Amino acid sequence: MIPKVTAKDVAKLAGVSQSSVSRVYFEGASVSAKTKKKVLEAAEELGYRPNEFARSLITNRTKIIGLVMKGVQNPFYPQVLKQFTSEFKKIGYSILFVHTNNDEIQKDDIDILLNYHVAAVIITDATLSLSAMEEFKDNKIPVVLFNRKVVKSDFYSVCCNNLKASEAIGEFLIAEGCTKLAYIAGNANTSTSIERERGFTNIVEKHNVHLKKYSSDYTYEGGYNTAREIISKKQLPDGFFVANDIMALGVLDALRENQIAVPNDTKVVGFDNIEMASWPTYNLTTWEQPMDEMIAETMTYLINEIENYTGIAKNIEIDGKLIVRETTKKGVD
Amino acid sequence: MIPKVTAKDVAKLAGVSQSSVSRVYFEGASVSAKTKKKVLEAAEELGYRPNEFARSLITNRTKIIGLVMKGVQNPFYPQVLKQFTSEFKKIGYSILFVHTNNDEIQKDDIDILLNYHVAAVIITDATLSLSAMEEFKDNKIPVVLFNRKVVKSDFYSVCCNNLKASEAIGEFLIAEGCTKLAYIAGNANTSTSIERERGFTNIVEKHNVHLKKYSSDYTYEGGYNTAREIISKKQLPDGFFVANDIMALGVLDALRENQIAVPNDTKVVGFDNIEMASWPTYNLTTWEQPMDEMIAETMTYLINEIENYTGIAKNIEIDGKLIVRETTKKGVD
DNA sequence: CTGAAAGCGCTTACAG
DNA sequence: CTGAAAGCGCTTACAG
Repeated sequence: MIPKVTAKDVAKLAGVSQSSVSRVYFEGASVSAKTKKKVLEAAEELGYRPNEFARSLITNRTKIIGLVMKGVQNPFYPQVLKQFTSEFKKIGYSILFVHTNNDEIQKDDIDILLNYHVAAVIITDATLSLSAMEEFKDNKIPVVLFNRKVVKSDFYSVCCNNLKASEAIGEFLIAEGCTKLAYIAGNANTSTSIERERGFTNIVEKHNVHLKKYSSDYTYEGGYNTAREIISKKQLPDGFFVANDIMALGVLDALRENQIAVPNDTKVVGFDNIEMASWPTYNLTTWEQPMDEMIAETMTYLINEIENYTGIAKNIEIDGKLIVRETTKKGVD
Repeated sequence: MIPKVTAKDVAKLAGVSQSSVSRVYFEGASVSAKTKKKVLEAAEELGYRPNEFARSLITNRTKIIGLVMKGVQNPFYPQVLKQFTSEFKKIGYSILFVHTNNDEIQKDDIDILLNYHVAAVIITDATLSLSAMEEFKDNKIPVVLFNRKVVKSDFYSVCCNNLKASEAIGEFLIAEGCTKLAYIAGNANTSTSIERERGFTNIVEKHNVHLKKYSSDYTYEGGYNTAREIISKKQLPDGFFVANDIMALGVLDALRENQIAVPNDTKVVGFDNIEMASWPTYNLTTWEQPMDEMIAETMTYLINEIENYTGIAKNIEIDGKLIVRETTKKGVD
């Protein structure tokens, strides 16, 4: 085993003090070009690598972002994970991945984040309790809810503007000629499902169009089973707004199984614009979440908070756009 | 902000030495029940939480597992991530997630893992160079290639027995009556694709059945485009073995677009048994990777190595099983 | 079993 | 700009 090399070893070889070695690796410290050169050469020769733990012990800060995620079946979330990891890597941060089974993150997950003194926390597809939020506040750890928001104003959240989006979807389906609509909800306690339902309902009621709502759970099976039930009960609408894409795919499959033609017999709109929505089998009309902007917004906020903690809470909502595909194009009879 | 509480504070309140406090939180240290009780009470009152960094600085070991992953589009991998995270959490380990864009992990990724002194590394959907492996060896960090193997014998890998599996798939398709087969490969440089091709070829040649091979890339689009090309060139076989499920879904969609009936006109077998393979639209016959066993095997090895480093290299291969669905059932003409 | 003390590898005032 | 020194919050021989 190669003996572990420390700043002291480098200092000896470079003929400088250990403090100078430290300064070379500490951003913003003042070192002469000459010293820097000597140190870097010695470090290279010895294979020196500053110890992150000694560093964190003193500065009491890390370059670790805690990312908490529930859903991995919905391809939207792995994509979010990938993007955050790549973007944060560019600025020297790494991702501590935490998986939770609950809608609200639990004590053991919070302990992990606190034990590692993460610089910031991103929670996606889940929320957290007010008391958990307090714990992070006490430790001055900034937190962002990504794609979820909480009514309490103590949380900073970044979402797509779900209300506006679902209103636009309502207008669109009605303009396409739908007169009997259905909304299939995601998990009832999620802000996304609630707001999508509200926006859609607003518009549909305004136009006095018939609407029936069904509850489901944001999974493929949920969408599939709900649609089958609708079909078997002879409640088929002429237009569906399904609260996310993965459920919408289940709906499309159920319709296909029952020889119900889309978009001629009924139309379907999803939400997220996951990659599969564009697959030729599905060709799903959907709302594109502005993921890049949502991620950029999250990062800007977190980086500011890491440098200068304020703990301000705000709900950021970013518009997305409708992607029209084959599940809504007017049929040519 | 709550002032940071250290072992010293707890010691003072409990009326013991700081060493005793430390011993309470250090597994295997000897403390009397009485001291332990006093310490835990004081800790509870103050909200004490041992500092992981100070700890790691001394022990030079962490409870962090580095997990490196390339593909997130293929749902197989997010599933792997989720399972590892849940299982490691049970034994007190956390996951540092590293995303790589390359088939072979690069220096910057390795630096992250080394800087954080991860206890072990799992690399999935990617490999690493021999020199990178040496770096981990020098630091006595155990590494497992998950679902990939490398011909050099210096790497410990855990895979499904791809050779055996693809032989079984060959036998199966021939038994189903196929006489003109096609193999659609994944990325050419991956061990999985190479071995699946070899096993399948072995059997097909043994039976003197016609076989044509196509190269592709383990993506949905890859499968879709390859199948379209096959169709347009009038090379349609009566049986496909597609190197993974996500490509097989693309193949099925291309066939459907061209009104080619499955399984009557041609049969399709995939590999992985991802969730979508069981969706009613696809109903794909496939090989189930024994994910739970693969994960258990990986963890057993790593935990042993963390406790007692040997650096032994071995290729572990675990059988899976064929899942027969609608894309191969004999057609009733 | 327990305490006093050394030390892990760094950062950071403090002088110069 | 640079060095000597203190100290971050722990673990771990060493005595007792």
